[in-house]
Amino acid sequence: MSSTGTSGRRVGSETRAEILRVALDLFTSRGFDGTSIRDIAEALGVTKSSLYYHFAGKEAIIRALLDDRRSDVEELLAWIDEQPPGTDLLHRAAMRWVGSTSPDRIRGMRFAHANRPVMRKLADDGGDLRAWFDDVVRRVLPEDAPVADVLRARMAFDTVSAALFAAQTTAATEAEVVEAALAATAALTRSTD
Amino acid sequence: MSSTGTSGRRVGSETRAEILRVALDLFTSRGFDGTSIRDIAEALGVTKSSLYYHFAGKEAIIRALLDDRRSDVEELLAWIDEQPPGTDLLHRAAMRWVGSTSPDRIRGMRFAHANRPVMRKLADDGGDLRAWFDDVVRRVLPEDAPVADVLRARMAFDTVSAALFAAQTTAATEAEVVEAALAATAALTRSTD
DNA sequence: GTCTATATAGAGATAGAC
DNA sequence: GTCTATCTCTATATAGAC
Repeated sequence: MSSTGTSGRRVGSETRAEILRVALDLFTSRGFDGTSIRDIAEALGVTKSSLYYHFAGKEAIIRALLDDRRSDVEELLAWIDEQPPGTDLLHRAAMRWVGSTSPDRIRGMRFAHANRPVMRKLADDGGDLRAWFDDVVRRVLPEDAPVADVLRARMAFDTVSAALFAAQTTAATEAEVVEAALAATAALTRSTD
Repeated sequence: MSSTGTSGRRVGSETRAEILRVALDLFTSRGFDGTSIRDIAEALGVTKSSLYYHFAGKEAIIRALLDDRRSDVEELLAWIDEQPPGTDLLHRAAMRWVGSTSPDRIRGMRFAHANRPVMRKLADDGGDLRAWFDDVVRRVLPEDAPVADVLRARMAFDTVSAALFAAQTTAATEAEVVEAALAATAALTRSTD
């Protein structure tokens, strides 16, 4: 877009987004606690202090990361509300959710995997990831659904996560992961009733 | 066993086991990085230095924890080797694995969930958790099995983990979790072929 | 908006008395 | 086998120049 000349340094305009990108990468591969502000700064080619200009601190960065992912679930909730109620709503909603898995969402999941303790700490202050899916499952199952059904439903929505974990030491591509997840979701929601 | 008198302090004989118990608890709830040696010491009512008498350091503690869980997988491997080969070996092995889930193993899984970054760091030095299941899946599937089947198999063995995660904001008991996991494993291994 | 320099706090770990 | 005291390192975060 803008001409940056021959400098190797980072531009100033989209710095915030770039910080988030790099931070997501590092938090995912080394974990939140295993990643220092300095690590992020070095990866960006700037100093720690620069980061403090853009974010109040390390926690502010991870919060911004979470906000980015929230909209996906909200979109799903909105879609569900538009649907005609029926016994196959769980199946359709779960298939839709898993089938619409984007690379961004996969990145978000890897991040969540690597940072469950931090996520839970943030969850206590509000803005939980788990709570989002409470809503989803609540709308997709009858109110008095037995625990077994609730667990099965939640697992059906979370197959990408499971497949991602399963793929950890294999050479599976992301497409294959999503495919496996879809198959699992189908298997889990076929004979719910 | 031995008479300790009226002292409120911890006994000296089984200290090692007690350290591991407390450390497992704390590592699970707050994460490895979120738990300091001091935290463990305080929970035990002793000082940091005492811990260093029993363990070389923080990493030695987590390694001891991992060793405890290794035997489970080795038992499964031994069982598999005794089985007559057949197409339903995956189903039987996975059902056996999931069905034999003990409270200890659940504790181990919660621990693993909360500490994936550390686990992966330890994995690089050998003694990986993932690698153990590489062996399991290798013996239970044909050598040239397509990726989809490998992923499905790994997911089938890991349903307790998935169910545990799914149960996070629910009131599900551990028995219900295992039950849901068994159902999922059955669904995932029924029409493998 | 980015830098240098520094304040401050907490971690893991060790020495050595008891 | 547990203690007190201390070392060392690294982290987050801030102050203030440019």
